[in-house]
Amino acid sequence: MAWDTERTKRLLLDAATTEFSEHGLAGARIDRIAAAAGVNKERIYQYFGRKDDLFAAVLAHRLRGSMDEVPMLGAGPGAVGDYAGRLFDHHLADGVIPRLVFWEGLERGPATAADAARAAYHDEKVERFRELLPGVDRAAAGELLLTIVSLVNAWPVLGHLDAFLIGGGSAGAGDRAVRRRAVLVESATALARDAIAVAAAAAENAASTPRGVPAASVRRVSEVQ
Amino acid sequence: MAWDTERTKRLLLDAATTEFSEHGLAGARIDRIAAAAGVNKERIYQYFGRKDDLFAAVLAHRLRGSMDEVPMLGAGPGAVGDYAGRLFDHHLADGVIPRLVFWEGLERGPATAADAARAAYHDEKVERFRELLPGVDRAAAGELLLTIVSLVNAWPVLGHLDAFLIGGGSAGAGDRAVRRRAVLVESATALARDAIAVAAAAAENAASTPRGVPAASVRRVSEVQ
DNA sequence: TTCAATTACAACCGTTCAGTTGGAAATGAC
DNA sequence: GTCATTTCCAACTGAACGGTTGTAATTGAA
Repeated sequence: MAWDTERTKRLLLDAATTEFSEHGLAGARIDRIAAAAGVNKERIYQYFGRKDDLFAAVLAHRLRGSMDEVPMLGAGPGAVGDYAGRLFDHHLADGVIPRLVFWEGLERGPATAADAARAAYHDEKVERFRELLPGVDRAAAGELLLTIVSLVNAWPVLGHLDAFLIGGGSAGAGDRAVRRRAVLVESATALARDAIAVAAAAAENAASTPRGVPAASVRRVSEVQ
Repeated sequence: MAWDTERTKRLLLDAATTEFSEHGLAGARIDRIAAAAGVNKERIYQYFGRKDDLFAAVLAHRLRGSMDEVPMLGAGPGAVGDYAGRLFDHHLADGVIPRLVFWEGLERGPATAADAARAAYHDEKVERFRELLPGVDRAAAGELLLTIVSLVNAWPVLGHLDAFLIGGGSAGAGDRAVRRRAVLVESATALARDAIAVAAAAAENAASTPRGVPAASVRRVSEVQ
């Protein structure tokens, strides 16, 4: 039979995605990945290089997918909440991204910023946020996006805390997801509105006192409001 | 010289805390822990049992610390924001708890609910939340606490995303922490206020239409507001 | 002083792991 | 068909790992 190297690579990448999602970089077993893919493990080294490289390939592949599949739609601060909700849905359906993101955060050093495509993607999202939120600077928009990303990714990983915090109450997991999605959309929208308000107050403040205004007095606006 | 078994145990627990925080359960090395503590590794098995048990001991010890050191003070929804802020401060100063929490979520199965002391602690916190938030039911209070816990713990772990989202901008890490703390306090307070509003609307709704009200119509209140 | 229990440690053990090798089977260009 | 190249795999390697063991030192109570 003819070789089908693309299929082999795909089988390996899929198996590796599952393995790394479940066990992380240190806990993953090359042999298990090869066995699950039905492929000799030597292929892994030929196609992807070392274990770390395979992990990086899995991460890049999967994140790229989520980047493309969750566009930002609409206008105004409500669009931020809407985006958060759809990101939530996507991660919930996907099942592996949140775990991969946190494995990455925990196991890889802070010097992963070399991924140019990823940086470009995030840049674009932040810029889209800024279009939705008049007057908001890059840092504030980045903070907002980070807050949303943190919440959306943390929840599936911290599912074991549900037993403590929510208890074996009446609501099932599905019902809880609906509830949490609503909370997320709402708070993302609220935070977006607030970011606009803070930016407006800061601009006005800057106009009246041109320079040397301590940052704390600007930030305070968001606390008082 | 006389034995000092308590000191030995403490040295091991401290070294294990650092090791597990950095590398997780699968990535941690027993030999490294023993070496860092300056203690023979056989002592680990004598005092703490297997690797998993040592991890559990580290987790219990450290979480117990954070439980006792961050009390809930004040009254009203502002107290929720205040609590979130102090939890943020504590985790920031501690440095290992967020990582341990996420290692636990990723590496241990969902059946960790056997820890009675921990469940009791969380129960108490949720009840304190309910005292602060009139009318809010257990599930909603639990959700709110989980949101706060998620944000506070996720941020230090996802620090590698800063490079993408915030960029090597003008603000240093310390300045960013101040900013994020303000955002956290503010949003926690806002969510607490909202939880009260939702509960009040639900109660009124229940009074006018005694039974059979679909949960969605109640939830909608928080989205519209 | 005796002695059982505890603490400590170096050396060890069986297993598992990431990564390699040597060679067979298949491919495609000529 | 020839042959260099690529795909594939079973078997291998050397190191590292979690966990144990045999034994010596120390303790405190009898």
